[in-house]
Amino acid sequence: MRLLIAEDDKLHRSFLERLVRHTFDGLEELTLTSDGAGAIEAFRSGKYDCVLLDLQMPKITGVDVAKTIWAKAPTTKILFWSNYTEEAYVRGITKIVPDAAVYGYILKSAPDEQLKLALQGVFVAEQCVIDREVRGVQRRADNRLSGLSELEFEALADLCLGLTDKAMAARRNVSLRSAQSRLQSLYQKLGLDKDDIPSGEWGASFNSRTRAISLALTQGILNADALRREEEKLQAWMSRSSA
Amino acid sequence: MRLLIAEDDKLHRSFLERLVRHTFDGLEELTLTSDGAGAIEAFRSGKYDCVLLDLQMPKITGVDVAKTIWAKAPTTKILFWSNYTEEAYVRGITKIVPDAAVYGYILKSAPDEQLKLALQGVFVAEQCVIDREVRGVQRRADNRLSGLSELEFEALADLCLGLTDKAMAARRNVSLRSAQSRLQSLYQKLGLDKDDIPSGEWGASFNSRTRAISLALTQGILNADALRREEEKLQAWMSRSSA
DNA sequence: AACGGTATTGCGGGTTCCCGCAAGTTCCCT
DNA sequence: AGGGAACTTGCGGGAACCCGCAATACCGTT
Repeated sequence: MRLLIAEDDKLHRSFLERLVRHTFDGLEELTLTSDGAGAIEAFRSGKYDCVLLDLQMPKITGVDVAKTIWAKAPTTKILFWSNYTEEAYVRGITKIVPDAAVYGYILKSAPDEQLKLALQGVFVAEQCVIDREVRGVQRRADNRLSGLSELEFEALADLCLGLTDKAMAARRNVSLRSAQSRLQSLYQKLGLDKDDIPSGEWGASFNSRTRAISLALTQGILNADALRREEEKLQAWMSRSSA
Repeated sequence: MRLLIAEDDKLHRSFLERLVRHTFDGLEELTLTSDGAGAIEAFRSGKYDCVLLDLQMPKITGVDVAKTIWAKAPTTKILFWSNYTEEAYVRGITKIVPDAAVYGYILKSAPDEQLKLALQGVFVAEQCVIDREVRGVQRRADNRLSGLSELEFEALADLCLGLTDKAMAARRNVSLRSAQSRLQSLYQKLGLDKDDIPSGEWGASFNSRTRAISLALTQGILNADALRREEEKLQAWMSRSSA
């Protein structure tokens, strides 16, 4: 087994190193990196068949790293190790995992024993090991009823970036009315009609547009990181389209 | 010295314990807790004169804990230990620190040596020790030019919660026009006029209202945590005002 | 081939928002 | 007292947004 680890927190990193060395005897290779760029760089050598990734890293996240790795070597076994079950990440992962790939998702809050099991499950037994809580989020994201469709998610992204209806229409190549339609169904999915707060006079006290962002954030559908990434995509599109 | 530590990450917690025990010999008392509620609970005993706090904790943050502690014992020495220099936190702290209090703010990314110095500086020498990066954010927040006034911050909060102009006016007890004025000056401070993106045809492609949220988030003026807290305040206000 | 589900698009009207102009207030500083 | 900065408030218009109604199109199923 040839293992690559990417984790920005130094305490967590050394913890992982100790645990991994203790769990696996026949470790042919073990490299530790502290950011996404370093991980991708290290992976270039082609030495590794197993990767352990922290999701939240500055600049390049674990999801980005996984994407690059799987693009080059789709059978690489990857275990994600993260703080929370942020839907923004989970959604990102299920979208990029190749059919053949083995992967796992475990929370940092899990006891050491579970982490150990996940390590062996994914890297040795080649099983997919998904933490129960994460599994729940995943199911919700797939479910058409409470989850957002791809189109609605795009609309949410554009909305959170602060685009106008017109700009959304231009970006997505649809009519103005369509962009607005997508927003409407987004609002509905987020529960913006029969909104909480049934208390009398404050019925119309929410602005759908901004309230949608608020809800998306508190529900973890989007987070500041994801936003920054979307911002970059937007910038790229804008320079491309004006050229 | 009687020290109380609150830190939710178990690795960081045990690291702190080791470091603290190694730094201070004459430690009369040392307690570790893993969340804000536990810290407040433990502090009730009145045994502690020094506290080491992680800022980001679920439910009750380090800022909340500090507030409660200082309300009861304003001379308690507190050292904040946190991941980032989130303006939302820094702003919160400078607002609640009593005149007489000694406190410090150090980043988790700092080398052990600096943390050790901060521990001794704050708890023994009774100096205020503020990390250089944090200091920068602090200054920016105090600076009228780039920082937000209290009123503008309120407007931002309301905006991010998804309130309409009318609702903001009602909540803050001002006229509709005033609420809008506050928004305008907020937009200006956030740089929503001479916005980035000078690229030709996309001049009016941003919706001020939502773009403001986007900027606030990416600039770290607000984060998901802070938002959740504001949401609670809002709920409280709504039930109070309808009663 | 008929059919429900999903998405796109136009139209039109009511609402909300953005903001320039201008007058008034409060408070602090010299 | 006077000057000034920050804040409030009204008015009014132009732009943006929300959304119901309705026609059309595409797709996989039966």
